[in-house]
Amino acid sequence: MEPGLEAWIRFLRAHSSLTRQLSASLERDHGLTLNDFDVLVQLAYAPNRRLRRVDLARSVLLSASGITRLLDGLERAGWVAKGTCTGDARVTYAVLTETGVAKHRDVRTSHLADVEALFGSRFSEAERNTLSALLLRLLEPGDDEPPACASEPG
Amino acid sequence: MEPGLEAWIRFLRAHSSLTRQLSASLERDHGLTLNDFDVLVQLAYAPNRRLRRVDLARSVLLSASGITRLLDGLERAGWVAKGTCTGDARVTYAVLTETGVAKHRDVRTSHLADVEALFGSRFSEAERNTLSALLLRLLEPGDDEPPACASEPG
DNA sequence: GCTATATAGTTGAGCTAGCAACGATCTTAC
DNA sequence: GTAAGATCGTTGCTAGCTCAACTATATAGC
Repeated sequence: MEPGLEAWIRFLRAHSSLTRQLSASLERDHGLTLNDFDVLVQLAYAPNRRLRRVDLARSVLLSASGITRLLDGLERAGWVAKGTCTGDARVTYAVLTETGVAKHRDVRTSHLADVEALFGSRFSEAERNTLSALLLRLLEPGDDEPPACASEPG
Repeated sequence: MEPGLEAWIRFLRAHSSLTRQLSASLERDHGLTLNDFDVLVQLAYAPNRRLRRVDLARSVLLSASGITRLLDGLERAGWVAKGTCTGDARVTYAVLTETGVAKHRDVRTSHLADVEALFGSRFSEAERNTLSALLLRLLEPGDDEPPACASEPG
């Protein structure tokens, strides 16, 4: 096979294989997409459990329209609500509701177990750290500015 | 953030970021999807440049219907043709045409350069080998049987 | 030979996501 | 204050993919 592509192709295969399995069980057991859960996690750990939609998009690497439609679903389910930003009428926050917090807590355990089974358990502690560090390199140049208007009180 | 998820989330982010960029330039410059190109590569290196559709699906980790529709496109473009299997009328081969070989050769160079820029250049030789070995672990249990009826002459 | 089961492949319906175009708001320059 | 440009968000359109259902062929048991 193409010499320079070996590692890259394994990367693609690994991603495809793992996300297929993980999103199937996430869908089956909890009715969530991987990205849905990812968004719940981001919000759960954000200050005041709220993020501007544009920051959320950047942090989970979805397009603006992708975030709009993903949040549509989470809002319909009652896990996320819209919040306004005093001082900048353009921005809309995505705010994790109480129900959303509960949902996150509920899904967290089983999803962590799935990730551990399919991903974490394949590596030793040291290997996982190595892998994590190598993966970080792939993200380096794309990271930028902190969110504005993100720390106002709820 | 969730302790056990750190490496996994980086994995997801890295995949999302890289595939977005790579597929955009592949699309723009050559009118191909990442999976399209992946299939061209698989066929280019297969014996007689042909594979059963089901084996192709397994090797690029697409569903059966996904392969059908992907190959529809490649067939319309003239890069792939259908071939029959003497001895098993159920199977249809995907065969790389001469045009398809040329297309693969044409795209190969620029795509390799893109992958090198976004992926390979981030690592030393040793690191890339480490990464490749670690990624292989993630694929281990899913590999199985060799294709039947795969070595008949063209 | 005949039925039951497995395998190869296609098709229809539905979902997720991206791009491009748009409206709304904020910022800067004059 | 007002015009030009940037930023935030939504919507229309389209592409790619999966699942479920289906046809057709192959294999095994009797």
